[in-house]
Amino acid sequence: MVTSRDVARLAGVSQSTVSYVMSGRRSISPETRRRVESAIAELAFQPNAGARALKSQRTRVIGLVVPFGPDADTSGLLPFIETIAHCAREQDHDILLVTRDEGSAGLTRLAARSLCDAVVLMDIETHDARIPVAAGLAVPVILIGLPAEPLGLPCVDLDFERAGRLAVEHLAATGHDRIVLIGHPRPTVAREVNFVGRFRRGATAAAAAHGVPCTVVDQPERGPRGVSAALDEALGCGEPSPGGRLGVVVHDTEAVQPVLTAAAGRGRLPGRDLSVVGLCPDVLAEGTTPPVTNVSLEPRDVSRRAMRTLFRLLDPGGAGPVAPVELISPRLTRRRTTLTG
Amino acid sequence: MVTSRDVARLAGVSQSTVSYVMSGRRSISPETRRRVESAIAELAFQPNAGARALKSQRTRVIGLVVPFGPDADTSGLLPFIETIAHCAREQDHDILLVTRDEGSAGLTRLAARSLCDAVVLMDIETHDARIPVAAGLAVPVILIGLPAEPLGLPCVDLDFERAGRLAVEHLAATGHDRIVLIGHPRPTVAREVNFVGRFRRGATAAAAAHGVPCTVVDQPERGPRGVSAALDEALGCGEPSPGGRLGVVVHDTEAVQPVLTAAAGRGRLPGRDLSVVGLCPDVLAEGTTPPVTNVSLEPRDVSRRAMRTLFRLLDPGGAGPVAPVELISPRLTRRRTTLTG
DNA sequence: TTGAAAGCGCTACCAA
DNA sequence: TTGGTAGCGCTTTCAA
Repeated sequence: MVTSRDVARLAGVSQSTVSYVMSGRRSISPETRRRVESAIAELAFQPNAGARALKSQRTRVIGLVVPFGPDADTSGLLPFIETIAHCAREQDHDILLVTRDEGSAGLTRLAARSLCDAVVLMDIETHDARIPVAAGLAVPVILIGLPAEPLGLPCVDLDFERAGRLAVEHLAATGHDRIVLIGHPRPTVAREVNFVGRFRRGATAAAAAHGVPCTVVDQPERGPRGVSAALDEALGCGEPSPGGRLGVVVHDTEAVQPVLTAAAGRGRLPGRDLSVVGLCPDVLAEGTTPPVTNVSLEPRDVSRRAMRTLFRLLDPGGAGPVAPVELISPRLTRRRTTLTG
Repeated sequence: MVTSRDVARLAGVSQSTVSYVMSGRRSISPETRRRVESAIAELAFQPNAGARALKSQRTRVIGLVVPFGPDADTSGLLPFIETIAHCAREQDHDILLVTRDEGSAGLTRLAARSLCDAVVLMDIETHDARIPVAAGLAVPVILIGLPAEPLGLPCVDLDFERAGRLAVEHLAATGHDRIVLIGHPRPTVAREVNFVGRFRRGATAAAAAHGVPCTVVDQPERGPRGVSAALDEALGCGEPSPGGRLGVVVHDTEAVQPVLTAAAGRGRLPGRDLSVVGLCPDVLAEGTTPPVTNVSLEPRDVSRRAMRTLFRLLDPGGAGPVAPVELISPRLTRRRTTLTG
């Protein structure tokens, strides 16, 4: 292992000078800087992370708690992780992965062992037992999601009410006179991930405002059978008046393609016989058959905002006030599953 | 922050005794042990990771290089990450995430800064520029994938030749007289991820052995258009003799559902008019419409084996010999897209 | 502009 | 069976 002492020896300076060259925390003569820098390059020196953390009380690591585990909504997770990792590296920080199945213990471990400087907590339930623990940690925590009681922790999330509104307003504007909202499988609803309620609230409020009747249907179980059952209920749910138009809003990202396929299989082609709007990432919507009109989830925007806020909390100087809740606006993109009109 | 000194003070023992109680590296009287343990519990003490790493030269962290970045095959990635994280935690280790877009620099950073004790490198290309760098690191590295020259690094991967063979043999055994293999989009093929060649080799060899004509068709581009084009070519590719049976093997996991949908859209229903076998995880195969006969990718088995080998490498005592290449056997599960026969 | 040295919290050696 | 203590590699204060 190459240490800063080796660099110092090679450059003919003291260890502290090497440290100051790297941190830039005091002025160094050009000649000394040159010698030190070339020694660093020659030895390919990089500072030992443990020693640095021990002395500076900064690990340059961000803990990321991801929703792995039984019946977690894992679809569309990767763009979050990817963006978070990317933002961390931009600030020369790394990502330490902690899985949800560790529960609160994972959080206390991160803080008590000084494994990281800050924590990103994903997949927040409405009444999430980890929130009080997170709020008591010695390191800043940011939530991706919106619990009932954030206990002072900053939250970043998609504006799901707005997403529901967008979907319904699109259908209302294109002349639909009946709207069915297909929701999540029972287990997910039971976990009370709070975006479920927010999306519904936005959708039903918009439907009421536009005077369009709107029904909510959940999937009785996970998987294609659950989707089929929900769709049957949706299609049976009062045919629109003869010549009327039915719009289906699919809240569950994983159910979007199955709904399209199942509807087509029943001879009701999306975009010809009824409309479908899905809540899902653009990349998925482009890939469905047919390409589905979608309200995007904006995982990259949400993640970027979360990381921006996190680094602001970490910044010793800045310490500017941080918004308690940041909601990212979704976008609706019309594709092939909206009836013309 | 609670330190081992605080614990020692509270328990009325020396700091070293606290350390020995935690590590179990020397015998402690029951009474002392009791006092120390209750002090640890009372203060909720956990050892500082940086200090421990500095002294012991062991970080208890595994670096995981994941294939995030442009045109990475990111489908089916989560089970790998999840299993690797799980195995790491079983040994009280953590996972530090590094993305592929850092290239070799990410690897040297991990080692030079002593950020981790070992590295798992995923998504290996046939001629991967990171291999020589990885082979030169001071920490053990394990590859998930099989490069042309592993340079002594242990490799774990699915047995893709066997996977190709399984798919073709299933179709041969069910009386198909024409086989088309739909491959990956051009960009992926160009990157020479080596399982592409291995799968094809296995498939074509098995076809030759069974005397069934077999054609390989690539997707000209990424996305549904690429799939459509490939399928058209596949269907046009010489109709089997009248009354004959066509079997399509889909190598690209992301193309499995699109192929099913596109075939049905052309009036050729998988399982009725032709057979489709996909290379994809079971969970995906169960969810397609119709459920597709699949050769599994066994991400959990592959990951578990990789981690088992890695910890063997890390174990100071064990140091047993490690197999240079471990290939995991895929399984074929017949579902609804195989013609009866 | 630079150097010497203390000390972060832990492990493990040497003594007792 | 236990305690004292050196030192891991770094940052930063105090001196020069």
